[in-house]
Amino acid sequence: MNMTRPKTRIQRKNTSAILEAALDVFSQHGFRGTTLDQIAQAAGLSKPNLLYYFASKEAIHTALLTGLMETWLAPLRELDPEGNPVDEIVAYVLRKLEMARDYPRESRLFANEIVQGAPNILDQIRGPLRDLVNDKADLIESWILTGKLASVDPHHLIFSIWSTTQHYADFDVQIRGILKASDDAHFEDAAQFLSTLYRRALTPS
Amino acid sequence: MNMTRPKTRIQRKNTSAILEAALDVFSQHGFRGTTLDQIAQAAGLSKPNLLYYFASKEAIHTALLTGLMETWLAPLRELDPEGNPVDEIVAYVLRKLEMARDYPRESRLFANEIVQGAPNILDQIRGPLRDLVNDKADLIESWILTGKLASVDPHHLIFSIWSTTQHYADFDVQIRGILKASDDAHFEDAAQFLSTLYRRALTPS
DNA sequence: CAAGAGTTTGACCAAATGGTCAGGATCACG
DNA sequence: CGTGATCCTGACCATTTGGTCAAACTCTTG
Repeated sequence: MNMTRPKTRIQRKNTSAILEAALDVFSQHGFRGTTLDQIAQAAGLSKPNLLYYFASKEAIHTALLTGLMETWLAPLRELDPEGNPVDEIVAYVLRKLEMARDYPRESRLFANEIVQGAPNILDQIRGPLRDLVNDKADLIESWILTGKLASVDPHHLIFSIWSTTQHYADFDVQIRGILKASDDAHFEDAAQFLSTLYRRALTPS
Repeated sequence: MNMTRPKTRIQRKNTSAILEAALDVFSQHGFRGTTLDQIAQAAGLSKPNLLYYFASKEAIHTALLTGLMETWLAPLRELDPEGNPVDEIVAYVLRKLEMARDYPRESRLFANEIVQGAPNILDQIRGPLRDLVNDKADLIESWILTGKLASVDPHHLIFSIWSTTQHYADFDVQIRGILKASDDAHFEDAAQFLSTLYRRALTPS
């Protein structure tokens, strides 16, 4: 059965309901910790009906991950060679932070996958992701060489941006536990802090 | 059966073999992704024998987590009120980075637990961890007020240090995939980068 | 070395879980 | 409105897995 492009109205509705439900459950319990019954219930379908739309549990997981990859890379892709370097990078940081706030499930799904060795997306990491990062690292390097940015290792700069921002999604429980935060207000403080951090470190002296 | 303090020689040997094996497997596959058989095989014991030493799979997991918590907090505890503020914080960053390099399994076990909502250590987060962080945040705040440190949000500073350093353990696969790194040489670059980042951002102008 | 404490295991069990399938219900469309 | 395609489900299956237990083995110690 060809599942790449849902054809009928019902197919569209159900596949998206399944993926939505699966994102919820997978991001909370990981791949092995998730059961088909959980997904089925969350999607409001029967288990055999799930398997009518997706060949297997793994197929659902894979569909989510591949769909996610592009979304995840997009903000980095927007780094503009023409813009003001420091502003561009700070804007990237804030974009990433917004994603952590608005799409925490996606971030955690990704984190779960990577922490456990990225068995399903290692190719994409070593391929498209690596290429994009190297490309942007070159851009950052050129900004440094023309004196528009303080000197830092571009790759590790990117890693630090990923980690600091995604941390607010992936370690959400820990952060809320420490701040006693029940809403998203602390994201404002985080934005403030990260802007300051990177602006100070990257503005050429 | 009282398992808090192994009594016999054999008990000491086997419980530590089990915990060592379990750390390996749990950190790689998460709680649900790990089977008792895997742990048993890695420890060189039979499955019933595992359960002679630990009441259940969860008991092994809990033993690991509680044992880990203290180790994880130790570096933060060492922040010295008497030292030079910027140096103290940079030293803390480097200590944390070394831990990510030398104890990646512990870091991933922790990450797995937190990402999935910290079902087993939420109390410790909201208790001892929270207290320690607040204590050190106060210290940092006092450094800022006396002009020895540039002004930043102390809590988010700590979060950023956790995330940037642990990232090298938790997202190891991704980092290696991008850097094409097969050894630990990139930890040197990371140390360099992070020292620079925090030194620039925290040194009072 | 006797004997009890401590250790180990093969065989077994119940529950959970991913997946199958035949047949029935429903929908789209000529 | 009829009919073929699409959609849905109850019942079922095989496997995996956490955990039990009685019996056997081994170690320690008086």
